[in-house]
Amino acid sequence: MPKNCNFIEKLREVGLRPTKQRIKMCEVLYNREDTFHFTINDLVKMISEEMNEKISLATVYNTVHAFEKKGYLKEISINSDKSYFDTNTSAHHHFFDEDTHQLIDCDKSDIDKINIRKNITGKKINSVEVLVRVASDNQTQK
Amino acid sequence: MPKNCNFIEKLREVGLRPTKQRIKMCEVLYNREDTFHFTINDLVKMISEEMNEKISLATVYNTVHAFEKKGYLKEISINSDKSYFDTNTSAHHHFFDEDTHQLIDCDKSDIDKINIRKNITGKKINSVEVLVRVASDNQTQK
DNA sequence: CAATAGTTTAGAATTATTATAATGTAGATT
DNA sequence: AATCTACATTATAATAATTCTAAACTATTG
Repeated sequence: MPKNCNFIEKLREVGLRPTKQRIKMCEVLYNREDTFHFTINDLVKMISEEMNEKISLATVYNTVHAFEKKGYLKEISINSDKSYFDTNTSAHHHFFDEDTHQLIDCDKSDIDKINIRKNITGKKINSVEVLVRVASDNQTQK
Repeated sequence: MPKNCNFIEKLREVGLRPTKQRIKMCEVLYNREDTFHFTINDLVKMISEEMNEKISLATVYNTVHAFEKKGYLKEISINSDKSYFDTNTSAHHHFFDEDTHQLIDCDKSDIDKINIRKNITGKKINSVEVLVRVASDNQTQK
């Protein structure tokens, strides 16, 4: 979803009812300059603040998953205790800062196209993602 | 840990007490031809069978983490509901079969070395891992 | 073989996520 | 605009993975 668009229309277009909660969620997610990486908990807090009232955890889970299914959000693979999501739904790679647990997008120009020479019979490739784990320079190598 | 080695000695070498549970875990993990990918639950079942008695979940968690810290095991990044571990601790990439939830190793020759042109100030790169998600050919693209 | 430091264990606690069932609401129909 | 209906939201319960705890146990040291 492009920023500053009419979220009510956008939601309707893909068959999601524009409820108060979903519109607020859109505002939090897409009214911003940059790509946004978040966990469900981050989002609950931010939407609650934005609305000046509580939003239910279940609603955020449901809506995030609805958005994901519609291609508004992308889940990012971190072997962590929790799930991360990304408003940048295009194929791209990430840095993960192991000190702060922050995700950083990788521009296309940062990593060459990855060529996979192995083939798995009867299977097709759904995605190819690179995760670069970084940490403070003065820490011991993992 | 190479296969068929003396696990008691190996454990001692890195400062882990060779208990009955740890030795059995070594046997399950390393007395095999190929790399082994597993979840904690897989391992609990296999060790219990091997020992012909129950092993506590907590012990498996503790010991897996101890082995990971000592470099005997490597955790693999899947944004899943559970953690996967790998007896192949060298830097390498994976296929993840989204139908069967199986991990498959990627040989060095299957993917070219990945060159990262981005630099994050004050941070060093700990690891670069590629995850290739595959699924049945006749399924809709994710 | 006793001391002790590390280990295992069952079960409780915690955390992320999903399910449930009652209530609320958007949009269509009158 | 009142009503209907399907979908949404909510609080709460359920589930699942993982970690914590404190007591019992055991490998090593002296």
